[in-house]
Amino acid sequence: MMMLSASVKRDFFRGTNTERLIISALEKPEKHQPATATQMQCNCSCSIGPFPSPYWSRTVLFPDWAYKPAWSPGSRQVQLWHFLLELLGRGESGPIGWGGEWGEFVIRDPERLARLWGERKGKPQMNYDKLSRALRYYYNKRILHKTKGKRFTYKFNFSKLVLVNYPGHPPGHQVVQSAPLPFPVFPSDGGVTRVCGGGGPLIDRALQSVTYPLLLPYLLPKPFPFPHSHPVLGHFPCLSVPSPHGSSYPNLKELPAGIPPTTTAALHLTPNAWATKSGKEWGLNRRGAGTVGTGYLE
DNA sequence: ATCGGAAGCG
DNA sequence: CGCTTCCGAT
Repeated sequence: MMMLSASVKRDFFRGTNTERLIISALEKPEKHQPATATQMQCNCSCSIGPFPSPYWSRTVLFPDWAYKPAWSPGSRQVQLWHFLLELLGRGESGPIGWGGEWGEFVIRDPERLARLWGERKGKPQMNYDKLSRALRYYYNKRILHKTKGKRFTYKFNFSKLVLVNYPGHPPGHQVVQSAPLPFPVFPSDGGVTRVCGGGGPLIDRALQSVTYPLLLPYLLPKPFPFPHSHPVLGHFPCLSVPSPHGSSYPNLKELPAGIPPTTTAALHLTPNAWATKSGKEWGLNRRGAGTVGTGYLE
């Protein structure tokens, strides 16, 4: 399936409503194609073993529900945060790259980023001023946060990533902090596979205290030896994400020693340690538990 | 540079 | 709804 078009791949993975995954547009590979296979490879070891295919490593998958529903106008259009993750997943050579902190990214070339975004959306007049306005709208949604003082630097709130309303989730079941998330929580106790499905605080601890490259398995193609018993874990593949120091570790087992100790302080980080505004300020009343839209917890 | 209101679009 | 466009304020 080397030469399959994006749409063919999409069809390939079309399963049930719940299992369907969609490829986030990579139909326009950049010229400066980058990053060695080693760098790009997803070697997520979360119970499913390494992810050997370069194909996967270069492809960002998003679950179907992360896109606009089919019935909406401009159906299934890429959202800005998809696009950002896509670029970030393509190595450090693009207009944006991961920053110093977990989830933080820096826009190295704002106008170029805007140009690419404009191309993707068919908005030739796009510029950084407009794009940044879109980013600012993410603040209230708690998808992004500005890293104050650092120019062109924003931060993803990964602790809120994906899940609410995941198809199969009991409708009306508001998942706030206690819900299991599809990320591996490692390494700490039990080794790398002890994961996928810890508690909220545990997740937050993992996500916010981590200072080494981490693989987010929130996008997985289906055919994996995951026990299907879990409503969520069976559906999420791996996406390589923040590599703060531009380096990548080929295997989780080779993670450097001196992983940040899990301190009590870290453990008790608020679910939104970075979120300093109150719920009201964040506009929390705007949505009910049932909406999805972004794929982020709200 | 960054923010956020306001209006508009699909 | 998720931006896009425009813009005055900081």
